[in-house]
Amino acid sequence: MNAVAGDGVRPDLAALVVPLGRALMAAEQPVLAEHGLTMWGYAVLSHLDERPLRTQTALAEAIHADKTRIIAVLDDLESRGLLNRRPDPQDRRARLLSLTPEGRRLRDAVRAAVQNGEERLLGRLPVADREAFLRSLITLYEISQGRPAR
Amino acid sequence: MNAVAGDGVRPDLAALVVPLGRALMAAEQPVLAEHGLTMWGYAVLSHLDERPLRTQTALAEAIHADKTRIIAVLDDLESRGLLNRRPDPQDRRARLLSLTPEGRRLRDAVRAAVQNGEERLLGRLPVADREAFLRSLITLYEISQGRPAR
DNA sequence: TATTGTTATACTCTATAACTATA
DNA sequence: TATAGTTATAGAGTATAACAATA
Repeated sequence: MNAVAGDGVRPDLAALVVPLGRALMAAEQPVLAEHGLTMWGYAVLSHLDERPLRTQTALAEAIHADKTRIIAVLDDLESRGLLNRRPDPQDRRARLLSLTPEGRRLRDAVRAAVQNGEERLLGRLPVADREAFLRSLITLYEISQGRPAR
Repeated sequence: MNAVAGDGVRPDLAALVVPLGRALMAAEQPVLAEHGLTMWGYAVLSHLDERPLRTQTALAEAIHADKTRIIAVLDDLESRGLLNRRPDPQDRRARLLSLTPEGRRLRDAVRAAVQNGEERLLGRLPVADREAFLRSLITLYEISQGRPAR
């Protein structure tokens, strides 16, 4: 038996959450690759929601990336017509970021495929636990990101 | 509001789990540093349970590390008298790994401190959700590591 | 002078390949 | 010849520092 099975000592949360996260990311990879997206590219598309963002720095912070890291990602997505990056007329240092219709379509398709895979995993939880798990996960996520739980 | 708050689209599991894992690890750091442990050092101590392991390669696999990655870690822990690493008399290529009493003490102390912090976080969940969350997390972890759920 | 975006550089972490010793 | 452990090297990913444009 391994330490997780339960010999009185519960495993560290981090020792459960981190490997689970790695596995989820690994499961995403083939789906992303099919659509020619890297993880960072998908993160950008996912975060660039309906309304545009005003600076690249803000976007970088939102997805926990360095501002220099996402530049090549934005270059790629822009060149593929998935997002627009135009100088803000109000402040021409900043770049207004927004998804193109194709970008939105791709994001939705990939998200659906990713979540479809995740649903299969979640489906193995007892229905009773499942909702509580998702709710708790969201709560802990919010707290961990410094946002107060409701 | 952000995408997590709930505008009909649930966030990807990975987008919740991975950042949560990062935050949990970050929260562990100060505790580990206090005891002069790196994350890998703690992973080794945590996994080296009561009974010894027969090879370093097995240990490396168990903690999802490359066999070459843990060598410096083992060197350090051994030099500090926290673990024993002696050639297996049966097959002198292999190294039998076991914790010393001090190693076990340190592991227990650090684990207690780490889990104490985690309990504070878990304490912010409704009691009703909390057990379901832990149970689900362990189940999903096991599945993600290729072990069949019960 | 401060800020946005960018480029070039350096650094950290990790895996690969090559070596020693045992079998 | 195959395997366990080790060392040295190369590679990927990341952040830091320096720069150009704009305010």
